[in-house]
Order: sequence, then structure tokens, then C-alpha cells
Amino acid sequence: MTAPAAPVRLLLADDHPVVRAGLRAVLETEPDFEIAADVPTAEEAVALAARLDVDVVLMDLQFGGRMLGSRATAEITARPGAPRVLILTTYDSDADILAAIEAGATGYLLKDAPPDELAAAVRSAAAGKSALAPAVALRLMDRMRTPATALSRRETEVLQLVADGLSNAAISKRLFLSQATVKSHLVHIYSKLGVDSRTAAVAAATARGLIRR
Amino acid sequence: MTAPAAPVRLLLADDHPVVRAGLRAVLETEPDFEIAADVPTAEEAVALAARLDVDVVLMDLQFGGRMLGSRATAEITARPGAPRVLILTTYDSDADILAAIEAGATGYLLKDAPPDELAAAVRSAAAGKSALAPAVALRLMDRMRTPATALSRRETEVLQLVADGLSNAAISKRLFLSQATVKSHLVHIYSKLGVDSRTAAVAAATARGLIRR
DNA sequence: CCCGCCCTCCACCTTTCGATGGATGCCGCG
DNA sequence: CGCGGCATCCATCGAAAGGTGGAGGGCGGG
Repeated sequence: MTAPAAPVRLLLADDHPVVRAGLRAVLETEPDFEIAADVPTAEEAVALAARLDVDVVLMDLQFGGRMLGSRATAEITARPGAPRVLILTTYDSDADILAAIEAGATGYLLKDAPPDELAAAVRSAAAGKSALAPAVALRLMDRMRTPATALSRRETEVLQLVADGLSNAAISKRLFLSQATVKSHLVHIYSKLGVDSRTAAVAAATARGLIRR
Repeated sequence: MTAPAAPVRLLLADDHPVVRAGLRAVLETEPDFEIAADVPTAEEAVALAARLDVDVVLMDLQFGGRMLGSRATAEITARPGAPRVLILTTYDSDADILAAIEAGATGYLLKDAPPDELAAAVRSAAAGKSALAPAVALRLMDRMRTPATALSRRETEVLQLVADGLSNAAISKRLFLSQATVKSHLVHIYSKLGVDSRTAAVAAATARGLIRR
């Protein structure tokens, strides 16, 4: 414990060159960190995580439109002796957070985190402890407190089409349902979200990150 | 022209410490750049832009929820002998771009720009030339081609409230209008966006970046 | 000065949506 | 096995939203 431990080996994955450079700059100043590589795509992160035997992967969730961040996380953590994965992203969308944690992420940080918080999170992750940014933790607590937030698969599907601007008739055709069924789903959605119109449901769901935009 | 010109003095404004560090790291390697300061708020950017007599300000548009980026740009460029302002942001929302250009920004870059593109844009800006990221330029061309895309101030205001989930009655109260007026605005919005329902209008407008989520 | 655009408002009518109150089959859990 | 949650379906009714066709004032540019 008191002996100078082996350095924490890091892999940075983010599609923004500026962010990669920033993470390098911020983390390189920590004497016990060693940055093995930085990559611009989720695919390269998966490949190098295995090859370079790193301790912690710092990964963005949004890779230029492609939603591969959480999948990459799942693939990395699936292997035995896998490194810890720390999600580092701009948004605190509920859906993203849940997906990342289910995919096996050890922590979830926001990009506006100050450098010392970032370094602390990396050390926590390396030690196997979970690390959540305060803002993210609050959000999770909030979600736990309101159990009604969980929409069923079908309800989410319907709501997503509503958000895309489709009418009930169009949705019923798309999903091979009757309009009555679509309305039933909507009624349930409204009561779960505490709203009373389709537009309000979309607003509430996007605010809570239940559907993608 | 051939003489080693005075260095380009830069001011960086971004609320993300990591991004500030990244910009520093990327731009410091250019021998003809000199970073006068970096600040985490729009207010400080306005204050220091005057005091440090910089040549180019690199400014984020989103400052921790506050929409002050474009206002800060306007305040900086309003003064005589003002520096050029380069907007550097994550999103290519039409509304944001227009607001920034109207506020007097010299260029608009996306944060996923490679370092050399970034440096080139800074030099362009310092020389007084406009600089637009290719993706942004494309978007603007696109907008020019579809003249119907431009919503009036009032229409945007109404549509934003629709996107927030308000009913026509609620909107009319909020804006001190009659419901008839709200409906009129909506009819115009629908025809401009080529849709025929409020939810579809919201979907189309967010897709084109006309309103913020 | 007139034209066009924006903003505001009105009346009437049609369509869609939401509210209510059911029913059925399926599946997992205690 | 029975209960509850989910997904599916139904009919009816009133309310909200959308369609049509106006009208008038303000403001800027040709």
C-alpha cells in the first residue's frame, strides 16, 4: 500500500481530437498515471483495450453520431481480466446512464468535471470502486424515487414514433396495431409521466432521457 | 508578409476544463500562437477580451445551461477595435449558427475538428477572413436552398413552447395572445416546415436545429 | 407610396386526440 | 393456481387541435 505502486495505465477513447488532447494534458500531470494510447473510435478502443493491457478505459458515449459507446463498453468488459471502463460524456441522459451501467461501466463522469475530480474517479476505477459524478448520482437517486419512470418496451416504441411526429393512425399502421391500442399505450404513458398530451409526453421523456432525439 | 509577424494572441472561453486544456495543448504547439488566457465563463471572456487586447477569441456557445455565448460574442464585437470571435461548439444547430453570425462571430467551428483545421481557422480569423467548418458550411447551403426554413421570431417562440409540451391555451396565456393567434402561427409554421401536426413540427424543427430541446 | 411580410385577431367547420370504461390472452411470481 | 402486469382490442363522447378564409395595423424596401 505504501510502496510506489505500478502506474495506472489508461486508454482514452473520444472522437474529438481536442478532448483527447485535453484529457492527455490533464491526466499526464498525475505522476501515477500512464497513458497507453488515445483513439478516435469505439472500435479501436475495443481492439486496443485487449492488446495494451490497460487498467482503465476512459470512453465517450457519442462517437460521431454512431451509438457504439455502450456496445464497446459491453465488449470490453465481457472479456476475463478486462479493464475498468469509465464513461466520460457531455450529457446526463437517464437512458444513456442506465445503458452504460448495464454494459458494465464502472463509473460515469461528465465532461465538465474539474481535473481533480477526474483524477480521483480514475483512481477509484482502478481500485475497482464505482465512480459517479455528483450530478449523475443525483439523477439516479431521483429516478429511484419515482418508480413510475419505467416505460415498457412497447410503450417506449410508441412514444418514440410520437416524438418522430407520427399520428396515431400512422403509428398503428407502422406497428400493425389498431388505433385503439395505440391510444391505450398513450394513456398508460401519460399516467406514468404525469402528463396529459402527446407533446408534453415527448417533452417529459426527452428531458428524462427515455427516448432518443 | 515574409517577416516573422507578431504572434496571434488568443483567448479561450469554455466551461469544460478538459476542453480548455485540450485547446491549449493543440494550439500551443503552433509557434505563431500565444494564449493570453483561458476562462470558464462568458462573463470573464467579455471582461478579458477588452483588457488583454487579444486578436482572436475562441468561444463556446453553451456555458453550463446558460445561453450567454452569443450575447458575449455580441458584446465583444460591439466595441471598436474588437478581437475576432471564433465560435467553437459541439453542435451544428441552425438557430445557434445564425445567432452567432448575427452576433458578429467571424467563424463557426465544431469541436470534432482536427487540430490543423482548427489552427487554419484561427489564422483566417486573425487575418479578418471568415472561417466555417465544412459541415457548418454545408448546413448553411442547405438552408439557403430551402427558403421555407426560416421561422420568424414569434413563430420560433411559439414552436419552442409547443416542444415544451404546452397546449395552445397554455401558450396563449404565456405569451398574452388569443388562441386564434397561436393557431395562426402554428398554421404558418406547419406550411413552412411541410408538416401537418404539432408533434411533426417539433420533430422537424429539432431535426433542423431550429429550436433547442 | 405601395407591396409584402410579420403579427395580431375572428368565425366556422372537420378531424384528431384524449378520457372513460371496459374485454381478452399471455406470462411470471408467490 | 390465482393474481397482477403487459399487450392487445373495442365503443363512445367531449375537448383540443387543425383547415379555411378572412381582416387590420406596423414596418421596411423597391
